[in-house]
Amino acid sequence: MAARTHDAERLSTAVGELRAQGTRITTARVAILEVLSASEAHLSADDIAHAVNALQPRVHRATVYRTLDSLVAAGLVAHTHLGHGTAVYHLTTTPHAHCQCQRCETVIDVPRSVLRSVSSRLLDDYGFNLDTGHSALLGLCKRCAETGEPAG
Amino acid sequence: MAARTHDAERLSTAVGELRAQGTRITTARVAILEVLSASEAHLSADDIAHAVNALQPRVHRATVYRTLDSLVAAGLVAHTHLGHGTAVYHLTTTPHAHCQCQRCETVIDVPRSVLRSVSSRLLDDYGFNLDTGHSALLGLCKRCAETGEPAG
DNA sequence: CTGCTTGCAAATAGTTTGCACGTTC
DNA sequence: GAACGTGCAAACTATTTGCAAGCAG
Repeated sequence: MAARTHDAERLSTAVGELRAQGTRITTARVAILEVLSASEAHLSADDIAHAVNALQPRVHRATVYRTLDSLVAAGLVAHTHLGHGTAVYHLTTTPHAHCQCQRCETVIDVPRSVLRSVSSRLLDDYGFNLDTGHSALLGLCKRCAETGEPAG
Repeated sequence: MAARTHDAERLSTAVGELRAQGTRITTARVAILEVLSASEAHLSADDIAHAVNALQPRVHRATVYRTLDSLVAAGLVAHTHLGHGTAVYHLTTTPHAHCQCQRCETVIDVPRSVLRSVSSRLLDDYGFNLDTGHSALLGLCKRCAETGEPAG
């Protein structure tokens, strides 16, 4: 299965990167990277903890939090703050920005180029270096905007 | 003092708006609006609770949370999600977008027009209605970008 | 064998809720 | 006086930390 192969590649690339950085290769880390490699979705720490427990029941939630932090520090994982405040995580292999609907909470990925104009404007006018896609842009998705009342 | 006068105006406008909506005018609500009127800063629920307690010691934190929610629902107050996840509140009298430095956590206000191009692009390409300024744009402020290492 | 990592449990921070009472209209 | 809003305490969620044991290198 092509998707499987791709996931496996992402996984081994990530593990190789860990090794290159001199970080120890542990059960917990591999399981977390496995989960992240297998998903294109945006997973919260808790989602990841659950998925990891399906693979490795002994891995504790606290470890998931600590490991995600270190993977972010290592540059392998990116975290994005959604509206609700909880962060979601994904591998850094495909950088992108996020829009989240305030009503249905769906997240859509958009290319970072969408933010290029704001980015340069903020830099020119305020000296502010935008970290594209570190926080989600909030609003209403197409369906919710058409269907309904303003978001809460 | 001019600033005082302006604050008082903002306060009475807000209270009048509450009255117009048929909401009861209570000690807690007035105190919260007073705090918000007197500050141009971005206050977290906890900041507000502290400031309110200086005016009205009997007002409970839980009431602050509930009241802020209802003021947001009433359209008098806007809340913005900063990077850390905590929301900050301000009166809706001066709508604007926010940029936050990930290193020093400073928030700078920018006019919503800065986001106009992204906004229309998102609408055209994805049907997404951007709620400008509901979430802060994260990055590095001028000083931190010049001074230092990449943000953590 | 050495010390980085982990599992666990308990602490912490931030926010929400149930309920009886007080206050506003 | 009736309903809305509040104070309080306790529940809850998400995350962090101290420490002893475990495992990778």
